[in-house]
Amino acid sequence: MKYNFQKIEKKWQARWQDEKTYEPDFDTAKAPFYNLMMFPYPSAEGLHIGGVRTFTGVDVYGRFKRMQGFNVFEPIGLDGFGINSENYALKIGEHPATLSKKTEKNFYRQLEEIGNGFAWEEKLETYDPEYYKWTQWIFIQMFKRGLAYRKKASVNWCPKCLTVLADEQVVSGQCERCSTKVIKKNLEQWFFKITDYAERLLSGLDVIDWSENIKTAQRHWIGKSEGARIRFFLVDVPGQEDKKHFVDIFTTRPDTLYGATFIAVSPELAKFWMDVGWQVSDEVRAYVMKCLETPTPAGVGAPTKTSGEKTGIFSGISAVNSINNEKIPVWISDYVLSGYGTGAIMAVPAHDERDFEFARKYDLPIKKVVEGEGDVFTGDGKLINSGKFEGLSSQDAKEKIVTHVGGEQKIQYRLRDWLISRQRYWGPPIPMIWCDKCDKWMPEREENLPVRLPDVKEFRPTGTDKSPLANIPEFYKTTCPECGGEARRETDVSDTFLDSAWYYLRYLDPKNTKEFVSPERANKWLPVSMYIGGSEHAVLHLLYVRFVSMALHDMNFLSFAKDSGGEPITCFRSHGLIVKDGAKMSKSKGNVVSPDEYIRVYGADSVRMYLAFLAPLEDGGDFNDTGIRGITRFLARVWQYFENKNNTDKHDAETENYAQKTIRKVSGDIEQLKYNTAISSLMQLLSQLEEAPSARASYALLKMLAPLAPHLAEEIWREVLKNESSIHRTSWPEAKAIAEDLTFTLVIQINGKMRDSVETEIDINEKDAAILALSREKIKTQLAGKTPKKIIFVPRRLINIVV
RNA sequence: GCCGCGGUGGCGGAACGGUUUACGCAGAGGACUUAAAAUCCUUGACCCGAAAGGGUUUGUGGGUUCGAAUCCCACCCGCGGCACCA
Repeated sequence: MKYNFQKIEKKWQARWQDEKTYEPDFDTAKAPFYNLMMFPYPSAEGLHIGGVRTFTGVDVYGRFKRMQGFNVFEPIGLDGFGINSENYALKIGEHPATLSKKTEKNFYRQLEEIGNGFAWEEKLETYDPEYYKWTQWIFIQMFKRGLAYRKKASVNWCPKCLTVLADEQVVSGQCERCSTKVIKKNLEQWFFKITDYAERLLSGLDVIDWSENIKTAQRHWIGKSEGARIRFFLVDVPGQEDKKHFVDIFTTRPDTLYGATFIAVSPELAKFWMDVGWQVSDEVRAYVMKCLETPTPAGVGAPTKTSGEKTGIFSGISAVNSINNEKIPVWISDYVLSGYGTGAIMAVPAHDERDFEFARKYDLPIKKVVEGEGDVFTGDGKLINSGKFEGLSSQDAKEKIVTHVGGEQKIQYRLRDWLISRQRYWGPPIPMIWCDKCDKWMPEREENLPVRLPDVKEFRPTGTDKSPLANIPEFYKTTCPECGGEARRETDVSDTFLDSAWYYLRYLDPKNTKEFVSPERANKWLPVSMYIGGSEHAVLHLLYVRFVSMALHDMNFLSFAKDSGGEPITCFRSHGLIVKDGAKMSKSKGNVVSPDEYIRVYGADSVRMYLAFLAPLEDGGDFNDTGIRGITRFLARVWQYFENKNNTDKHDAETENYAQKTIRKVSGDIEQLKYNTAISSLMQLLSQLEEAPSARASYALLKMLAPLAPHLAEEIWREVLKNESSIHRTSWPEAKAIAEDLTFTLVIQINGKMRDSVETEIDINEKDAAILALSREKIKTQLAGKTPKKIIFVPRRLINIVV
């Protein structure tokens, strides 16, 4: 009988749900294993083939762990809030709320059809008020703890789309959608104080088992620098001659202080000086204003400048380098970042590439103070031209010089605070209230949560600095939680990355109306055992998840993983990216490969296995479907093998031994997410079984196949082999002792090149092997009478004759 | 520019100090069939040779080693991330 996958796959998907095959018992589980995949944001075009590869890849691992005896929890949900979804809604002119209902349905259909062992009863969507109620609650806790605060900040603004853009939507200074030059706008924004956690986020990386590339990216993003803050007193400040002014700079190279030939300050700092009344020339004023208007793309927190031609202008002010009382000019330049350090630097052109470039351009002095090669020497070395510090090494000089000039040792991080507010519609309203009378921001009362996102017609960005919610008095008009007077709600919504920073917690307890998660469940199931997702989230989502968990720990809302300071994820692996024709799949490029047609034609099992067979899960690659028939042939052969009942009654010692080796290999491969080689081993085992059928080996094959082809394996297990309960609840075959091989193939090399091979007994010693090798006809011919100089013998492998 | 990953048959990929190309796809030849599909069997890098056999080959060039795709150095190319962080 032919295997009818269409009917059979549907049947088992329904029965697994009925039988709750993949629902863990949260409270009694003895060996919890939290198998998490990054939940998708439901785009309108549906799941693409790369997503299917990731999700089924994660599922293979989860099913493997379940069969190894773990109580696996593998939840699924949708990250449906956010600008991506909203932009698409805007484009097609449909309301995000109605659109999300459609995409939700389509996504869940697809996610069911791929045959994953999801715990469907715990599914969640971030736009569900029962979910974002707790997103808002977390915001409030952050506020109460002083981790959420307001400050003025530049945001990215697209003048054509009339909206702010997320940092990720600014591509080299232009709007991702319309390529209009993005400008900066100075708005008051909500921030999360992630910088308070810089050190913990950094040191935690040492104890978690995450893909190395992700850890490196995070270390770099946090960017710890050890240096010093040094004060320079200013002279010639126009209009301020009677007062004593100074500028503080941050440097990692205080040892080069003697080489400082000018001070450079950011345009923002210069603007501040102007604002407090320092008089500057018209040219300087014009330069500063021009810099501040120039668009700049942004990082995670406050915006930073991009590279490019450095410009600058002499401010008219000078500074005194207190180590040698030298008077040096203060320049204003766009190469100095305002959001890092103090927004001012001491420039040492002889020992810093950027300062050198600037000094060259404006013809400023270059003074060498460290011995070393080249025009610009950025390494450490022996100090020269440095007064009494002459001759010291850079290392020794650093501390001494800082002390000498009364500077302060300072650790500086690159990390900026997390800008959390968005002037958009499709997100959780930030649950804060401003009261004029009380003159402060207050959180909404927790019993009033959620602050519902109103269902309004006009959801498009307003073109002002405000969210569309600011046009809806029924929304923003409210009463003050403290004085009861008239008050106004915050009309911004929060960043979608806040939704996804805690979803793994809610999965454990999605129907809990009293708490965001019950402490018992959190303690039992966390940290997440295995998390698999894309490396594009290396420094966004994957940093926020850690930060929010640590913050919730500090507020005593969570208490798992105390040893690691509240690291939420033990193990993270990033999957490779599947591209099509060399490009990332996207609707605009028209290269999105949909899984639907493949599943219809070949079935979910074939699609799952084919995608797994392409390459290791952690590798990516270009998608093509030329090889899928190899998998369907294999599955058809498996089906045929088991349909022949005789095969499961027989016994063959050699096959059994072979199966043991396969079990070892496949178990190891799956553990390392190398499903491609696992499948290859299963194919070889099947060939062996077809030659010499054997009962136990047959079962081992079927069980090892179960995570990869769950429907087919279940059909054979229950309908053909007549087992009562699911194969997915059975245990993984155990590798028994392997019968020792009695012989092996001895490879015979001459000068490292293989010339011959011979089957011989496994324990042959060097002497016998040499005699055997030298007696071979081929070898005699090759040697042509030459005598071996040396013999290298590797037991059970080869013999190398050196002449 | 910096960081990370990678470069192996016509293709996806194995091997990660010891027989390069496991497994699969595509190709070629054959069997079955009236025919096709499906299935099964054989074959499978390049060059020289009728054959036996020999030589070459893991991006390029060096090095270490009895032996290198694998380790080291330099370079070239591709992909991803970060980009004036003082």
